[in-house]
Amino acid sequence: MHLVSRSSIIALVVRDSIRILQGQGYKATKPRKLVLEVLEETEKPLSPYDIKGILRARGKYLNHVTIYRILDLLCSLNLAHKMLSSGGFVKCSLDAIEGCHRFMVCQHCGAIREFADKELCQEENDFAQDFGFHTEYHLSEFSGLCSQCYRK
Amino acid sequence: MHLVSRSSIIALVVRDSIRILQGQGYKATKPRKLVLEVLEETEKPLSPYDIKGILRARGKYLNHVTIYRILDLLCSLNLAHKMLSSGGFVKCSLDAIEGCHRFMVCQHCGAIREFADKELCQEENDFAQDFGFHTEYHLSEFSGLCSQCYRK
DNA sequence: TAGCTAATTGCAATATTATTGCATTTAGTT
DNA sequence: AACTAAATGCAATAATATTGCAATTAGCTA
Ligand SMILES: [Mn+2]
Ligand SMILES: [Mn+2]
Ligand SMILES: [Zn+2]
Ligand SMILES: [Zn+2]
Repeated sequence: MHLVSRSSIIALVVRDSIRILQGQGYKATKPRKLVLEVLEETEKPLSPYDIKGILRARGKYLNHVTIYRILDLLCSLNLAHKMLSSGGFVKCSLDAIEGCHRFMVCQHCGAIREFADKELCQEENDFAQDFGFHTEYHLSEFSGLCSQCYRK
Repeated sequence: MHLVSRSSIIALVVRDSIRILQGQGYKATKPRKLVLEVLEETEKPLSPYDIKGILRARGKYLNHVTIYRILDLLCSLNLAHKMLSSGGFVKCSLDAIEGCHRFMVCQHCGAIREFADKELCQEENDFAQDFGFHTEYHLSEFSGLCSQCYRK
């Protein structure tokens, strides 16, 4: 049986990403490799400044602007994605169902529609339960096109 | 048939919220009423600075700190809630399934676990479809307790 | 109704996060 | 090795968020 070290796995996945970047005509730069490495080896979501801090602790210095731009690029190529959302505050009506917070956000006109569905909530709760996770509440955002914008 | 103006409806809902505030020992202050009014009458999610701007346009001036504090209070009483999330960036593996971006975030230890489920995605897509909404992708976050923290 | 007081707000200072234009550097090519 | 478009770093600025404290106010009491 072959044993593969964690670091070599990371190297492999980073290499895949790099290959995709190059395939699209982007350069395989040092900063891009560094960011990819950190993303690959870290378990949880990282902010640009998280990444900056992790690298700094290793004596590698990247400008935060660079990190923002790299992350934007990775997201645009679906190699990474952002967590929701604008971080804005949202109103909710008083009679809101527990766990109901779903938003459909139109990419074109920006319209936001909120809805609730108990069954969907229950399924999601059950699903999380299978992982041993006890859901207190959940929020979700659907990004796409509203009926009006879709027709155009 | 009775016709009720939109403004009187807003007044009613705001009054409900105010009543709940007072029931918990919080004062019914002018700033709180103003923020509630804006939240009630506006269709889409608003950031603290959105609210500040709307009020300013009406000649009402609230300090942004006040708005933050009011929104925090409303959220703590479940009269409002925030959209996700830290706004941070998230890594995603290359083989990620379209529309798979789900995170379970432990309120206690902060652990974040990402998972994917095609069926759940499909159901959500279908659900949105019923509203005429065409989903491009969706992200969601489950907030609760991981198995370890739940046991304690 | 006026005065009292705890709660709330406003202010000022600071911190954090994000964006832009431009000079400098670098990866990939010749 | 030289060239050049692409990418990065830098500096300035903007936007968002938090904290401690002084001033104000809502609700209570006399
Ligand atoms: Mn809701
Ligand atoms: Mn994902
Ligand atoms: Zn639309
Ligand atoms: Zn936990």
